[in-house]
Amino acid sequence: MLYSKLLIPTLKEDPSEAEVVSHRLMLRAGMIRKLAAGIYTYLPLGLRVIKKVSDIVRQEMDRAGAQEILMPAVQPAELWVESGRWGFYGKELLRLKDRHDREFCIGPTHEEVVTDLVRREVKSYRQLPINLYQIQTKFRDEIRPRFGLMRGREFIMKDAYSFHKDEAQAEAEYWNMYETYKRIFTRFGLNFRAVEADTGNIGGKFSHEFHVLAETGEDFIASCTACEYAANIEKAAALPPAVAAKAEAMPLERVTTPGMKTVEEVSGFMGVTSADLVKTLIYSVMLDKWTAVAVLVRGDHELNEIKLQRVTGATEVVLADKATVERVTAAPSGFAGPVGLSGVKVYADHAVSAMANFITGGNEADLHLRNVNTGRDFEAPEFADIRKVMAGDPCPKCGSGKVEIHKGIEVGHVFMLGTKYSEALGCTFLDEDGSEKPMIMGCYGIGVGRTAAAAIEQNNDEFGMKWPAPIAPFGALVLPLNVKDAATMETANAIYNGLRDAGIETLMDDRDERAGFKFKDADLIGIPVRVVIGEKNLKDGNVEIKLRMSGEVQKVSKDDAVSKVLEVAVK
RNA sequence: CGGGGCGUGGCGCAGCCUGGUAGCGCACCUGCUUUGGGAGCAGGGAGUCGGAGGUUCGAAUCCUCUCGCCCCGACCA
Repeated sequence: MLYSKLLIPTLKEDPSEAEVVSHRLMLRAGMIRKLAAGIYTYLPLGLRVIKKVSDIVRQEMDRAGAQEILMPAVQPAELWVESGRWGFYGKELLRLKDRHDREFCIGPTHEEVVTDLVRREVKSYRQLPINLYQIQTKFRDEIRPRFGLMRGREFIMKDAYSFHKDEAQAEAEYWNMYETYKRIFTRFGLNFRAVEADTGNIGGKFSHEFHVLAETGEDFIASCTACEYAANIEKAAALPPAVAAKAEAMPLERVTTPGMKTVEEVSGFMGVTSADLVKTLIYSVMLDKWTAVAVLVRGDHELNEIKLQRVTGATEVVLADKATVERVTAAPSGFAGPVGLSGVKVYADHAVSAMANFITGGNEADLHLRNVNTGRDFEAPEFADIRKVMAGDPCPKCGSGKVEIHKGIEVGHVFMLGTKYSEALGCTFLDEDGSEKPMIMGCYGIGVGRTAAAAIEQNNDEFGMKWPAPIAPFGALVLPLNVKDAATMETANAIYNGLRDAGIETLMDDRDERAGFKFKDADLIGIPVRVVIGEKNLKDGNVEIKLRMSGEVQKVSKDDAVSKVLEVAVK
């Protein structure tokens, strides 16, 4: 295609609204434009990337045996009432009424619709299994949309839903999708990890997330240096410490610590490390009603709220407010400790069980206690794994490797739904023995727009984007420096046509602009292969080929240019 | 939703405190020069100063309300 005919409104300056690099570069490269908060138009270059991503997803889903459908964006409230989510989903669900005052929502996900479809059309085990997917625009009224396509309100997503007659089949399909996702992300040309994830509110046996590794990622991923283990930090288990002989208990001491509330202040004051302290956190957890609990964690460790939630069986956990802390500990916040605490259940991380003669708050203003010992000074709490893993911890799976922490962007998620929706919506089938059973469901999502954004987060430099070839908007860019020079254009056209004939999607920068101007745009847009045709090189019959990703430049004969590009480019 | 900030030609901003001619850079149009890393000169077009109300002889500027957007915290592909 000709650059001069395409709408590619690049910006020299950074738009003030963009914070993260992918958002900034997509705006600057003229790939997207914002219509409203979290709602974007895809311009030609942006759409091309979206299509590349979707095409790969589509090919691999089809290959894996899934079938593509397209469901409505607007969904009737009745289905959501039936599944129980109309009242549950909250403000994130964009609701609207039609002219007859009937309630609808704009679909943030399609479990209800697909389950409704399948319950109507599939009645026999003979019709199972089935896996239906779509690539579609969804809407979630995010609390705070940000980062462009990374967290929009309207976004393009591939969502798939599988239906099975039994657990074994469903599980097999889960792993089929897992492998399919690995193929998909590999084909994208992105550095990614499949990680074990918390199943969250949805429940179920397994859940894996697929993360594109990038420094700007919002999620933390724990992985092992030795084995295959990788998990979202929300989920990653921390092994209990090896039981070592404990030091002899020393006499309890009261230490005045005026105004010292943080672990750093107290450990610094006492001349010890933060690992010699035990933090006492007061949490409010939602059981039948909001209840205060105390949580003990080694001073250098961090509490994992998801684990706490699981251990306490609460539906919600939140750090207690000042008033609650003062009521529970009878002291200003910052001086909580397990000694003398009463009326609240106490949980402690496994690491605390291995400690002796540690330091805690004294439940009194400006007081800490030294040489505290579990069992002697306070009743043994319930020990559990409630801390976040840290880099350097032993791997919870193999035990021999060490945990390392990476940042990732969640671009895909697979999980077993079980019978939650099939039971709620009566999606049943008749089994071989004539009995009626709910189908076992799985669901599998990939954020298409987010994948494009994540690709940029992972591959960029100060000049612009560096697209991995499989999802680049074009395979190659032909850049004649002087479009008024007949010889230049003759060569440029020959190469352009040659590449097109060879099946490479090629962009020709035919604009009558200065060289520097065109180079800047080329770097910004980040097309993987650039062929520059300039008068100087052309005198020797040469053109220049430059790879955006590596920066590698080579001079080749103009007659070899097409075949050379074919060597380095991926169609 | 809580906290912070911003709305001024297409983009990035100044002007506001201390009311009085709407300004700068980029982009755009015309001409000449220039032509391997976002050119130079000259000329030109383009702004309900987010919106509504108020104070005032006079409001981008002060006051009230309102809408939109961005950033920081609790949710998620």
